[in-house]
Amino acid sequence: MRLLIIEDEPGIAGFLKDGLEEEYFAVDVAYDGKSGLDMALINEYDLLIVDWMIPALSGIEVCRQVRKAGSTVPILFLTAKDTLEDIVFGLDAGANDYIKKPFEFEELLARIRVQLRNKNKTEDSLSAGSLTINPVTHQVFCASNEITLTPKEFALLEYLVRNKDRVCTRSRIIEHVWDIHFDSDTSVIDVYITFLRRKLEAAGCGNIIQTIRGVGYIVREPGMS
Amino acid sequence: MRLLIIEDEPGIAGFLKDGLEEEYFAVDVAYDGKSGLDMALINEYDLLIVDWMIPALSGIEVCRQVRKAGSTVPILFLTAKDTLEDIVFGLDAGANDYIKKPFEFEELLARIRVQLRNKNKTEDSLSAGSLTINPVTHQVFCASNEITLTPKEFALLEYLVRNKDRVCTRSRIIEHVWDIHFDSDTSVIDVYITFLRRKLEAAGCGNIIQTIRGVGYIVREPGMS
DNA sequence: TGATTTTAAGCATAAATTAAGCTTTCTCTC
DNA sequence: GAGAGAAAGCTTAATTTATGCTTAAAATCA
Repeated sequence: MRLLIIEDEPGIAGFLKDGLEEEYFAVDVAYDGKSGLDMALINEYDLLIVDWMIPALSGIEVCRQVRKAGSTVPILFLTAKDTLEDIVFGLDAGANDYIKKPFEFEELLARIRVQLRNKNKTEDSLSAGSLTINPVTHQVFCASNEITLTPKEFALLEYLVRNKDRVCTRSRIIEHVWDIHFDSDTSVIDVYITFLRRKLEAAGCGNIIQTIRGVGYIVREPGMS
Repeated sequence: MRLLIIEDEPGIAGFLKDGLEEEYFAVDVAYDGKSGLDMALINEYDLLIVDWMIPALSGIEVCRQVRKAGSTVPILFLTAKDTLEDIVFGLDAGANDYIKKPFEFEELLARIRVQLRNKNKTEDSLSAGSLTINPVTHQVFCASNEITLTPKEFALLEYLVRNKDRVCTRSRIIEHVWDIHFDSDTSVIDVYITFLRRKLEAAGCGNIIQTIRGVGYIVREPGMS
């Protein structure tokens, strides 16, 4: 499950990101409405968490634009206001639910689950060929063989499979899996690709991760053009 | 798509260049405002990425000069400042968008895409006759046969097909695909044309690349005059 | 402490480039 | 219009360079 948080206060954004990642969500953060909108339109998220009061473009405007673009992605509003009018206003703009600040993390989680309930049924697990990944239970199978992965290994494989049939560039991998935004000369990715390939090979899923030299890696669904 | 980065910090410039090249942009770098302005005025870029604080000529001044010269190329500012005043100042000078340092590469990419959105007509896949190129998955097909190309081979073929039914001169090819801007007597192009023709022939797409003696090469859409 | 993550180095191989010889095409002369 | 010579392009092999893979050791985390 991939979430986008649009929130300008770094403290809250970080707290949410950490907490949600512990729950095995893949979390991106945008710190203003403008970049948030761009990200929401370009990437496919399963849910947006949008603060009402953000710079560059208000949350409500982000919401309107997203709907205008034809997206039905669930949107959850964070708001300090709690007058009925404001809430109605937000929901009219296309939001699915709201939560008042300050809120309990548990409550947010519950509301997220409600929104994702429908999706969860169909998208409970990710797969590519005989490989199956269950982000909820944190398990990986090659056919019926369970593969034990470390957290980083899991994150990398999940990212690759989530983006299957698309090239994952080194920069994107380093950003999404390692959260590194500037270091360009590290070889961690290579090392983890080796780890993954070794474990996958041992379980019978060899050759699933292909190298695109000079660019990155790709996991292809067999039988796709 | 051809970009110019004007940025004096070699680390950031290198990181940007590498990352953007992975996304299949052709990237030039200038390390100060003066040479950046010269390059921007001499060559045709699809977008400029300009740091605010650079030696020789400030980013804002570069921006003004470019506009003064009548160019409408989209300009994206990198700035460490984020006060409303500075941003307004930059946008007034003719910039199209800005991004605060430190920024996420993904966000930069999103903003670049927004600026190029208009230019990008049908960006998903390119074709000429039975040849199909998918820049996203880095795949090339001749009908249903997949052709495996190296990065340079891919870049060259992409450039030729993107400019199909137009003659691509040797100097333009060497500029766009190899990033060489001075006259040189290299025969790399010939060699790579040979490589491409051999692979295309083997896959059943023979004769797609035609030679225009004394000028360059052309890929023609069959059935076009 | 043991597991996990990261760094660093050497190695292997793929890709890029150069250089040379060969072929084709064009031009000029007779 | 035939032939010589020049120029442009093609092809191949050799060389150089870059990239990715692997391993081991160091650092970090829990």
